[in-house]
Amino acid sequence: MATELKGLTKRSENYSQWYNELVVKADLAEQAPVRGCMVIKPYGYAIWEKMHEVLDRKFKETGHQNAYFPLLIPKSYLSREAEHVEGFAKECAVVTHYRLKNAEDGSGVIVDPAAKLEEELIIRPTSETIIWSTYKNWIKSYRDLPILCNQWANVMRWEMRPRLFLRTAEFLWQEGHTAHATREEAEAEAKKMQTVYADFAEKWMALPVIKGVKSETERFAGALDTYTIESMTQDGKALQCGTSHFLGQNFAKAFDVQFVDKDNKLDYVWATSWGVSTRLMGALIMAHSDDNGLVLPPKLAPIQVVIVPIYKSDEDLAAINERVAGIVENLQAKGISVKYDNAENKRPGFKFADYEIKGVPVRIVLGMRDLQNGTLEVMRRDTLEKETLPLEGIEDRVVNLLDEIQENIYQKALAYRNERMVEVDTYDDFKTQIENGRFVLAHWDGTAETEAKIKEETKATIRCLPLGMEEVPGKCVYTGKPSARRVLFARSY
RNA sequence: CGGGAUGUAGUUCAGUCCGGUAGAAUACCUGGUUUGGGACCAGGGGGUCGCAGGUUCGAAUCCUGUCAUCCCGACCA
Repeated sequence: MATELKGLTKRSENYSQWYNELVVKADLAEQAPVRGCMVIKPYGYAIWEKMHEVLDRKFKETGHQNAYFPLLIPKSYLSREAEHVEGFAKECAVVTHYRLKNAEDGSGVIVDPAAKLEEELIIRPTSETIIWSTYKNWIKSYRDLPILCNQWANVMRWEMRPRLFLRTAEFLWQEGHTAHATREEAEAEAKKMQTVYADFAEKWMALPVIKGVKSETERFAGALDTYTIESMTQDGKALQCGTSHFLGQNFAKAFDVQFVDKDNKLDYVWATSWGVSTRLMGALIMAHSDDNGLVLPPKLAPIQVVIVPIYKSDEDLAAINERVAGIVENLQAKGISVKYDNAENKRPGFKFADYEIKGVPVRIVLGMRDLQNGTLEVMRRDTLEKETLPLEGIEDRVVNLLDEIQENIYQKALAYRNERMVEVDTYDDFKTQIENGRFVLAHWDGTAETEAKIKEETKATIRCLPLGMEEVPGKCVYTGKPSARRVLFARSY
């Protein structure tokens, strides 16, 4: 079925609805017939695939290998690490039976009560437990370390309020799980992966992120430290785009993973885990899109250049086809992904709107006028500017233009975020700024109580203690007690 | 699980207050004319009005129950 295009609701009405509409109209995904799940459509999946490919390369460059662990986890595994079970138990899907049968009254299929599992199985909400019970068998000596594994998988969390890409019940992600002989090495690994994620976000997604450390209340269940990258959406909310956890020896102790070190002493191994998910798609959509639809960074766009012919007769089309064939070939030779859309059942205006809503970075239009003049019309999606250029040397111009667009949307998103990030010293000011959708840098006395009160009163949470920021002492914006440094507050998705 | 709203054609929705043969736009199909920013004309197909009861001569409309979805919270990659 052809895409239905009626233009997007203007963002001012309701950002959430606007976002949903955009995801559906840009043909990225749709709601699945299962609560909280989504169908990722081919166009959306192509973007994820590209992200997958780039990240996977980065992981391998940093010495990691891929592996795969089971979807189902025995219930007892989850209860071994106390904080972990606390963090995940309330949102797990549970497998209780292994067989169906036909109902005796012919009303359809029912769960066979005779096929009840002795121990229920949990559909993984994350794989720390199953992986650590496996690592126990792999690790005996310091010579077995480090173990640097990643897995690409789906996980399931029975979220109360799902949103396309941002929080679905089932989502795709990668989770790295590493085991190390020393604390220092594990901490370095966790920090390194945070940097890998930040680099990917900024260079590939054109998404500015703030690197930081989570406060105790916000960190991953079972971790000693959680390193995060946080981005800003256009409605001023924070989105946690990736996390890297230093797990200390918690999981090693829970799963009894010990090794013999160089001095022949037994010790528990040190661990990290880190992941990014299809939520990155949500971050991408929310960071760059406008009321004409999606704006994709050229480096991740499944179609980087679309060419639309304009013609009246079959002869005209044949002539244009011939001219375009050469252009397509030359662009492809430069590694650019090109689509020539000469479908006859859609008019040019329809195609223009369609590729705009899908965020294709560059559009080339070629008609009889251009054929005669040796020109073509080039439009860039980020600014919607059109220019007529000579055919000669167009390939180099397009290559440069793609780079310009990549850089421009990054700078635009960066400026947008920086304008909306403010330092605040009074609680009144704090409340006003949070209400206006700002990222607020404020002093905090370091207590969970203050954090909880601020959250209750303003819905703002501590997104992170930003890294690489000068740590100037001050007074807590809420209690006036001494504070070592400013931390980042915002409302979040 | 709390607060609000909505279930009618593939989709978006009107009709519900005030009961009387099921509507529009769009999408889809056929034919023709079009094609430099979401084409036009003519014709056509498509809905047991979420589900189950009840009231009534008669229910999309009123009543009761139920299920589902969406938005706002709590939860979260």
